[in-house]
Parts: sequence; structure tokens; C-alpha cells
Amino acid sequence: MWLLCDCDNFFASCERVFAPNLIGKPVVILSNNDGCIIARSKEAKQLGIKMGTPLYQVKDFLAKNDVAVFSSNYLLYGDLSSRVMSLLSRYSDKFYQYSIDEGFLDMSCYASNEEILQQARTCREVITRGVGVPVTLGIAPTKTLAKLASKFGKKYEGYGGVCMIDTEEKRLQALELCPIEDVWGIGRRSFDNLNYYGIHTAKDFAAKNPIWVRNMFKVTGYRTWLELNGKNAISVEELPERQSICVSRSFSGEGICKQEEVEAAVSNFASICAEKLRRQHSVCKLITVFAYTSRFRTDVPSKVINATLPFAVATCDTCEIIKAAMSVIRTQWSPGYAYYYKKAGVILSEISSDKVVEQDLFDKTDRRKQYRLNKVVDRINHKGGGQSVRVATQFLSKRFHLKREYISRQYTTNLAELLKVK
DNA sequence: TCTGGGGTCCTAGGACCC
DNA sequence: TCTGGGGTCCTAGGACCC
Repeated sequence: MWLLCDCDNFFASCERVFAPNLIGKPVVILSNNDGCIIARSKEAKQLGIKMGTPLYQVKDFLAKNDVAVFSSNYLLYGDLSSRVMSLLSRYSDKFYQYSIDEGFLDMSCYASNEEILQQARTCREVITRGVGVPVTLGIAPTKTLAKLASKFGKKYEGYGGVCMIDTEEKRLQALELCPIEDVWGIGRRSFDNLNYYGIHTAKDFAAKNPIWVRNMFKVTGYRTWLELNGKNAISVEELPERQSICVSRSFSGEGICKQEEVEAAVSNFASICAEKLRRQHSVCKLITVFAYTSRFRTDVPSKVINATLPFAVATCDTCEIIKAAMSVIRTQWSPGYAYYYKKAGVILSEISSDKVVEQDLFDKTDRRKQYRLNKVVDRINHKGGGQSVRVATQFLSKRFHLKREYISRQYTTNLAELLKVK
């Protein structure tokens, strides 16, 4: 049996941990630059607020309905997430974090379904008491069915946050009650297609001929079909080592147009990427750098900078990665016209372990010195918080021109921002 | 004025090899 | 009229997830 732990309205719940007066009230969380609504509490969903709505379109509505608004506070969410995951992982040796607010447990270590159910109930209590973020647990023979179980667990309060699909009868009943668009792995495009063929529930889909499914929806659709029919077909990696690392941002207002500013922002992205890479003990062989103007504006000319460069020797060195990023900006920069860049980013790919790195015969870099330098810089920055030590090109960057009007405090990660109790 | 950010996997088609 | 058979690698783009 698989257990899926899914935090309820995660970002909104995190904000409520430190603002309990908001429990039972509508809460929304905004994207970077306070652009769109990216998370909602149950009450906000009931008000009909849609995911991805630009803030400016609903500002009055939010005020009128007394909705609490927050800029996204990823430091807080990330920290509460790791607390939830650490408690969850105690309940099985085989634990796989799937996203910031979801994790799977392989429950085959328990003798019976009764025992699993009992453990799940305890687990939920421990997380609620220990972190304060409400979670729902779904248990079933496959991951797709466990996802489905957790949906039922959220929908019907009678389950007390723990829902198990353990018999054939329950499986069929669950499939029948589940609209096809609610199935994990069925997105917008497949949904339209399935509707055309008269498939409206998970049961309709599971009853289809597998060869037809394979032809229409390729292997991914076929795997979903297998899972709904109780056969495990989707694996989660034991060590979720990233295959690519991306840091990108939109710039608020008009965007930025000076070359130094774009370079400063891109340097910052490159530096964060390099840090992430070192944190997972990896090196990369490719870097992609991009910057582009607003895709919503038709009144000014648009421009795209985009290039991918290889490293001769796989690296995780901040200076080397920034240098490569700068060379892209400098070669593709067009000085003639003042373009306003609205978004830029850096992607590192072809990632592998830093344990074994193929060398280059003509490489003159002192890799050991580089390694030690990065290690020291990481340690200082960890201790000092943020970017105590930076590469000079990063200095012009004004926090990526990020707008965060409604940010809450870093209650759990910054001593200066601890919760004050009178 | 204002429109998020970070990922994965799969497929088709082109270019190339013998 | 007719024009092999078997591969690999790379890339762009689609579809999906949170």
C-alpha cells in the first residue's frame, strides 16, 4: 500500500500557523511581484477566486470580502515543509518527497491494513500538533489511487483526514465518483480529448481497452490507466537529484533596460543556481541564459536573448558560472535600442555527481582551490544569512526589482523576525 | 501600471552513421 | 515505373505536475 500525505492549502495554512486569527477566514497568496493569486484557502476558493488570477483584476473584490492577502514567503513555506516531511518520514523507511507539500510512503512494512490505518491516524495527529499545518492522508494500492483517496479525504470531513481504498468494491466506487479531470496525470488537453470519446469519470477511462489507451494517450496515459486498475506503473525516484536547476524572475514595473542591471540580475540568478547545485553535491555541463521583453506589450519592440553554452569541465563554481552567463548577455546585447526586459533567468543542466568529474587535458583551472573557495563562501553566507559575500557583478541588483507588499515575517528562519508574544 | 516559478517525461523529426 | 535496412543522437515542442 502507498500513503500520500498532502498538506491542505499549504501556503495559506503556513501563513495561518503564525496568524491563527485567520483560521476560518479567506486567505490568498500572491506570486512574485505580487502578480497573480497562486494559492487560496478553502474559504477563498468558496468565494470563487480562481488560481492564477492577476491581483489587479480582483483587488476591490478581495477588500470587499475581507480576504487576507500575502506575498509569497518561500523561506517560511520551505522551512515548514521540511518539518512536515521530517515527521512524515518517520512512518516508513521508504519515503519520497514529491513536492513542497506532498510526500509518498511505501507502507509495505506494516502487517495489515488495520495497522496502516492506525499508523496514518497517529501520523496525522503528530504533524498537526508538531507543525500546525493540516494534512490529508490517502492510502491505496497505487500512487494514482492514493492521490484519489486523498481527494476524497479532503472532500468529505467524515474521513477525519485519512481515507483508504483497500477493497475492490471501494476502488470501483471511488473511480465512479471521480470526474476524469481530477485524476493525477490527466491535464486540460487530455480532458478535452477524453470528453470527445464520452469518457467522463475515472471508471469510464479504466474500463477502456488498453491498446486504444496506449495509442491515444501514449505511455503516460497508459501508466495512469494501469494505476487506476490497481497495477503499479509510476515510480518515484529514491533520490530526487535534480536534472536541471532554474532560477528566473519577472521584473516589476516596466522592466529593466540598462545592460548593467540585466547583468546584475542574471549574475544573481547564476549565483543562486550554483549554490543550489553545490547543495545537492552536483556539477553541471551546460548553462542556458535567457532574457526577454514583455509578451503582453505590442506597443514596443520585443527582443529575446537566449543561448546555451557548454563547460569544458563540469562545474559548480560560482565565478565560472557567472562568467559564462555574462558572456551570453554581452554577445547577444543589442546596444542600439532601449529594450525593457521583463523576465530573465539561468538554467543549469546535464547535472551529475561531483564525486567523479571527467577532466580536460588542457584545463589550467586549479579545481581544488576553486572548491575550497566556494566552500568558504557558502559557509559565510549561511552564517551571515543571504549574500554576505558576492561577486562584484551582482552588486547593482536591487533584489531583482521584486515587489512584495504583503510579505509576512520569516518566523522560523530569521532570529530577528521571531514571533513576538506581547 | 499590474499577467509566477520550478520541474519531469515523452515524441516526432532531422541529421547523421554504416 | 523503380529508389534498403538498421541504427544513434539531438532538439523542439507538447503535456503534465506542484
